[in-house]
Amino acid sequence: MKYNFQEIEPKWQKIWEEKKAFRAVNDYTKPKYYALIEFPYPSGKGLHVGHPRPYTALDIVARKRRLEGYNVLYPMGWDAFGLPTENYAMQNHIHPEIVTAQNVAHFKKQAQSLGFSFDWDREVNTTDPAYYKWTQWIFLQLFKKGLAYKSEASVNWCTSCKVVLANEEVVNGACERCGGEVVHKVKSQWMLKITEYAQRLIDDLDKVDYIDRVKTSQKNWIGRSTGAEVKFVTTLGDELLIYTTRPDTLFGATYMVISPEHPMIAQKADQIQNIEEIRVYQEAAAKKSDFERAEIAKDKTGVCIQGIRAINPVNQKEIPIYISDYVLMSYGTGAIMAVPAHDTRDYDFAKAFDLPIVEVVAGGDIEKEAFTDCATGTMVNSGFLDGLSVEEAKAAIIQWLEENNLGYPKVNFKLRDWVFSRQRYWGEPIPIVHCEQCGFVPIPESELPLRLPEIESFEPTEDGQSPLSKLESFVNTTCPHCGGPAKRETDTMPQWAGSSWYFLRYCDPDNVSALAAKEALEYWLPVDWYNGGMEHTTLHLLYSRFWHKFLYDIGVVPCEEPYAKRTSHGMILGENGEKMSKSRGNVVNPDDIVAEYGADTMRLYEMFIGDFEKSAPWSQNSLKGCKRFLDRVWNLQDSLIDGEGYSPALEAAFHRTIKKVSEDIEHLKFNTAIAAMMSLLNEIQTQDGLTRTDYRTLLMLLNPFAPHITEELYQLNGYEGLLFEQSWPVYDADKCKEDTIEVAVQVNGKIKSKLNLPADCPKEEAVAAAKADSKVQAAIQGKQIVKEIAVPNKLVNIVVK
RNA sequence: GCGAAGGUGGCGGAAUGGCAUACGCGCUAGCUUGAGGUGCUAGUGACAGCAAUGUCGUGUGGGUUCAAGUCCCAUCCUUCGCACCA
Repeated sequence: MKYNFQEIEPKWQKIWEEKKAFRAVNDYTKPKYYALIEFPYPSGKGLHVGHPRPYTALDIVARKRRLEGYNVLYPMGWDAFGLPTENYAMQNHIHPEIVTAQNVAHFKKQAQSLGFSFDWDREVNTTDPAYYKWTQWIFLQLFKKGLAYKSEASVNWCTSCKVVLANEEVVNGACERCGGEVVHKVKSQWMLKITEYAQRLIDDLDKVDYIDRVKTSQKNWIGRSTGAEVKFVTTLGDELLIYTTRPDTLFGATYMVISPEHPMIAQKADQIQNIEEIRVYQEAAAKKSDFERAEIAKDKTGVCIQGIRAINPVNQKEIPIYISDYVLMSYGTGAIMAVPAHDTRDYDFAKAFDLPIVEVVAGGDIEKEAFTDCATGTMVNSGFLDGLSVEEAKAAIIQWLEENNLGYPKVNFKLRDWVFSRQRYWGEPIPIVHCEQCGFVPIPESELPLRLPEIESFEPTEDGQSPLSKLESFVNTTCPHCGGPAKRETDTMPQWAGSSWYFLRYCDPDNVSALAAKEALEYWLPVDWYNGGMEHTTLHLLYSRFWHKFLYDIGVVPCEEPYAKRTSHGMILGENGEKMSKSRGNVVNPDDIVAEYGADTMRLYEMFIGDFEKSAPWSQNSLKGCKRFLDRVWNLQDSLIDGEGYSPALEAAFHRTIKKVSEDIEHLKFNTAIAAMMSLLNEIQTQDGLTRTDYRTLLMLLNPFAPHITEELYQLNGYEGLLFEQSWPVYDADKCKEDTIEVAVQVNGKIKSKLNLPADCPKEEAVAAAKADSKVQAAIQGKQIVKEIAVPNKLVNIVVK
């Protein structure tokens, strides 16, 4: 009988569904395991071959855990709000809700054809009002705690589409859709105070098991730096506060720079002699796009403020003040002291404007470049700091600043507050009304969900307002506080909102009175293993940790961190090694692979393709190799030997493979786990036959990887019950060893011979056996033995002179 | 510029400091088959050699070690992320 995956795969998918084989049960006395993959955005393009890679990986973990006796939650859902759907809806004059339903149906069918053991009874969809009711509820809690506020913020504005763009839609300074020029525009936006959690988001990384590169990039993104704020005084007698990470170099400050947006300019306009020149520069800086600023990052520009100078508090010297766009208003105080000798940007600026460069840390060559090293170097030209190291000088100057009330230590973060508004239709409405009398007022929780109203056109307005602003029946309402006339907020939430808490909803997806029942959250949380793409490390992963910490603070969730373990997969590239894309013509459709080779081959190949954490190019030939392996496993049933028990010749090999596969699955080494099973099969085929017991073990090991074929073979060969209800095989460490082991013999580190020695042969015997070998004797003849090294079960090395 | 990951056969990739190239693909030869985008067997890092065997070999240059793909120092290149964060 031939391996007919086209019949087998739908057959078992149906059985699993009917038997609710993978349902997570609410029996809170059992040991639990919560495995999570990032729920997809159901785009119109359908599933990409990249999607099944993480899904299969955690499916393997989930299936293994079930066989190990855990109550496993492995859920799936849809992150369905978002721009592509809205754009598609606009172009085709179809409601996004309908598009979403179609896409979800398509994605679900594709995912099911791959045999993932998702608990489909817990499916969630962020666009479902019963779901986004709770997204809005969380927003209201943030608002009530002062963590959501409205503020002016700079947004990307396409001058040709007249629409606000997300950062992702801006490609090289141009609109992704029309290619038009994108400029900054200041608009009033809802913001979330993620910065309030910056320190905890760094500190608590110590409490979780994330792969290092995820922790590192989160830390870099949050960008904590320690330094000091120092009070300078201007010649007008006003205080000008700066932030520096190098207070030790205060004696080397030869000028100051403030951001073009710094408020001092407007406040002191009357005293600035060249105010016109300053204003021209301000306007030019405002017009520059991010792209332009980055392009000309190296060429420093600026204008010296005439009429106001600053006094260096440490030596009372008067120094000039410049405005320059290399100082950002959004970081620190928007003003810096410039120490050209020890900062590369200040150095470039000083060279361009011919400003003095004073060395205060000896150790470099400031004729050539700024000396920025903090680890070496000694303070010079710095009064009472002279002779100290940089670190000592930092401590000494901060103490001095504090004693004289001229400054204090300060921590800053690169992380900015989260711009939470989108002027779009297809997102969660923000549940706030604006009342002339009462200001921003949250709508009562009893009115949630605030549903997205039906509208005619999804186009934003001419001036970039949300399409919802055109619907008067939605906009005009009454103030929940005073009862007077009020207007609803017409912005919607970003796509990141719904995905910041979806893993909580899986715990109790149908709850109508809370985002999830407390007992359910207490049982299932934290997520034991969360796998997702590196591209979500700094946005989604950080946002969801922030929300989770907030929910912890208000007593909604039982733990401080949502995810106990985080891993990340590499991308699957096209056969030519480039990223898969329609324009490159290298896209592989998973449906074609399932149809031609079967889901099991597809799953096996995606796990065998290479190191799970690295990107790897698709190869149709390697895929065929995986199909060949499954064919051989299938054909093996013809050579089964009657009777039970293990075949002695294969016993060690089986125990070793159980160990290897079990351990590799835990460490993301799916590729070597499969290689181990292939090796085992090769070894089996050197024997005359295989016992039924051994075949069963092989099927069990392969089951998480290739669930359909193994379930079929299990049934076909008369084993008891259904495979998914059995137990994961265990190995005996003592039985993993062979009786005799091949040991390499080296002379002076070069292989001369190989010997078969008994396992755990003592050093003396191994060396003696090596010396008795004729090839070794030839190599050491007439030479003096200096050293003898024996590594048990590995090698012997004889060092001669 | 900063940060992260990575450079190993013809290709994808293996290797707690201990036999480099496991496993798979591809290729070569033979067998099987009416046929083959089938199956099986053997071979397959480079160079020299009829052969046994020898020499070289993990981006490059040094170092530590009995022993280095692996550890240390320097350097080059590739990919990705951030981008004037004081």
